[in-house]
Amino acid sequence: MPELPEVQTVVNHIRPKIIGKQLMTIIPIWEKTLHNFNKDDIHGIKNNNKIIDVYRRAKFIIIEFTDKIIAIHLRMTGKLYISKNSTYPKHATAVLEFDDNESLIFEDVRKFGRIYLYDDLKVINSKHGPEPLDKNFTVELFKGMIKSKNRNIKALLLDQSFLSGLGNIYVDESLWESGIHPNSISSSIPVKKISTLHNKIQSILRNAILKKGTTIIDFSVNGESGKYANDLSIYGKNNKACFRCNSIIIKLKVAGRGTYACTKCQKKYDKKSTRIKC
DNA sequence: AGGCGTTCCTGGGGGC
DNA sequence: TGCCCCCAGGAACGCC
Repeated sequence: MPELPEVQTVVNHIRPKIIGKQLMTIIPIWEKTLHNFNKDDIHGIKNNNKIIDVYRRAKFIIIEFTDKIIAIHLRMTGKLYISKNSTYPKHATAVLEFDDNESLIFEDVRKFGRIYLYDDLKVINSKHGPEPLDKNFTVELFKGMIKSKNRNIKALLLDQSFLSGLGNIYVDESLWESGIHPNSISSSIPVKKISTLHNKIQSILRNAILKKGTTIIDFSVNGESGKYANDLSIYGKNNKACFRCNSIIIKLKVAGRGTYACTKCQKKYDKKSTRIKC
């Protein structure tokens, strides 16, 4: 499931290949893929159809034109890659065709992935929290964010309106590295632990980007595999020994997700703070 | 406010 | 071998 490092890897891969190209058409093979527009609406791009930049915001791949952006979300099983073939693979859900007979293929087995057309980033920014690797995402900011909520920490870290980019794998890894049980309540986590969590989220994401992401089930870039799978400490390791304390890792369900944890060395901070009513 | 269930989808795994 | 059932999960949405 593509999270921040996987999306960044896709961006790094396609960016140099499509900057400067002109978008001619979008072919919606699976109609619902174009979420807030239809293929005729890209006439709005027509006069300024040259791609000027490609970058990531949250888990979106942003393709920027002079006065429009196309935002692509891979969701669970989406893949995005350049192709020179005129035939499309079995699970292609949409195709962006360029002026030079090359295409950007959006392939998505489970069809959850979506493409959006916006004037700018405003809509996406309004629904998303800070970027965890941004210099403005400071320890002090994070402490305030965590302490201001009385929520299950895993649910909170998965919430894109709270913090952008994390998904099931990197949340479990970050909590394990920090020694925090996924069923902890955010407001009761000690500030020192929040500081550790901030540090671990950043180091895990940076390392995962260097390794080109994690290969689990569906993610790959043109057959090239991510190497972070070799660095996973907790995700998918149920019934195995914890690398840190050697006790057995369990699988549980938290926030509706399959969750891996070591109950011995991940401490549960679960006292809800009493709120003062005014 | 926050938690929970439901929906969208299909391939793959378990059971027999 | 084959068939049926169920499950995985990011995000949006409605309900309590």
